[in-house]
Amino acid sequence: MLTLNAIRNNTQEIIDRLAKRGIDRTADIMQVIALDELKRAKQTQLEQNLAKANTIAKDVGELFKAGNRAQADLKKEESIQLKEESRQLETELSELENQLTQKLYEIPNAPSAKVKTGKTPEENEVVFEWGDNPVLPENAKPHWELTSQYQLVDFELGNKITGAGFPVYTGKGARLQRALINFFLDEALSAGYYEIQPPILVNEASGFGTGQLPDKEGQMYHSPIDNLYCIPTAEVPITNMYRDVILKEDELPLKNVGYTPCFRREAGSYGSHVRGLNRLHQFDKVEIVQIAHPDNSYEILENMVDHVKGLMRKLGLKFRILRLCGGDMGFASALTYDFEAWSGAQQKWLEVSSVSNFETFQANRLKCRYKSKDGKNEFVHTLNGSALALPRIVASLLENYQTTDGINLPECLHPYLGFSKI
RNA sequence: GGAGAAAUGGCAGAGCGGUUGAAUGCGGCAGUCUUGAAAACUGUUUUAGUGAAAGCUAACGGGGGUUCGAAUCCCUCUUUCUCCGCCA
Repeated sequence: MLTLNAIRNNTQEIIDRLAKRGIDRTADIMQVIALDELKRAKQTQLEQNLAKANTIAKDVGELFKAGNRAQADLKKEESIQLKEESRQLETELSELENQLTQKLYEIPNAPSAKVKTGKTPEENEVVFEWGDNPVLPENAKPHWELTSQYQLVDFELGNKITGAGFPVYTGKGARLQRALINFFLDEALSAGYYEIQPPILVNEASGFGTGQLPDKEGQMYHSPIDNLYCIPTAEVPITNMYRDVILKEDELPLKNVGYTPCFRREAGSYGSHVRGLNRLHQFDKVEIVQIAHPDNSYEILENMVDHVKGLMRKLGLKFRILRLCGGDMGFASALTYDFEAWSGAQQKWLEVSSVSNFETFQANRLKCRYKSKDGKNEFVHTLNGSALALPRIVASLLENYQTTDGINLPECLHPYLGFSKI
């Protein structure tokens, strides 16, 4: 959520930035400011009351020691009165606090300076493009035909065992998965990331920490018995490692990478764009996460983008980078770059990575801060990106590298695969 | 899953109803001494909210309760340890 400090001190700026999402949030921001003022007034009132009660309690103690029973009893009466009042004030205060956080939860992050105003994906800006169109044989096949022809992915079987969107990878298909994961992890390691293997079920507090809750409640698989959620991305557990943590300034930036399966209910998705590997309920992803100093988080964002570029180049996949417009960005993001790989047979762009700077939006919920040189605690900036998500990479690899007598996989994967051709 | 014990500041560890936000030790920081360092000695050292500041308020695993007053008593949840059971 946005920090109260930013809203209070830079009100107009926040409103203007939010407007880039294509919705006017002035009323919400004003409401936050009003609630905050009410809350602080109420709090002062309560604290004064408590201070009085504390003094009385001390006096009572003194009087008892001195053996002055009658006076002590008188003071007690007074204290009981105050307590009644305090209780009332406390209720009112927590009511105001709830309203305030509720309101803050509803407001998305303020897009940063580079973000263009806009509402739809068509308004995203293409900022980079690389690679040539793959040369494909006549009657090039979409990946869902290739996966069955070469017995790489069995969608029917997954359907039988679990349901739609839970494919079974078999033979070279399974080995390709494993090769990609290891390739991505090793690339991140040599870029200085620290490897993490986190739990893939998280508690409610973690869901709130990175902003999946309450915003995307229905998009996560949930086990009510234990009140745990299946992670939609490794971002959730890895970023939550820093929940309620105060870091040292010179520790920053922290660079972590983790491979996890990811689970998404994708409620409301349907149609041909979910065909094959295009959209799944369970998929594998290697995620890079950085905890950064606010002063250089945007340089770090560029570094992360460069890292992903490097992966795409090594895989030899034609791709482009979009800078998302305000309306197409995720709730928590201040600036997002999407990577799209060209899928030769489907003749369309597939989103394979999303790299974002959340500024202090997550850090505020997480209460993740660093101690600055002058001893003050400041919120960190959090960033993350897919490096990379597997299914659409697999789809593009299969489609773009198909020939009439097999699929020639890119060289960077050969050591990981133990074969070069499917 | 059953039985028992425990949870206090960066760490270790006292306190077990009344100036205890918390003894003591270690660690950290500053200083004295020293050419410098070590040792020794002296001082200092939690966080959040609010306020211009002084100050005030809150926090001893989380939540609730008893009391004029709770780190201290009660309830509850969580976590850790020991023993038993089960089991990758």
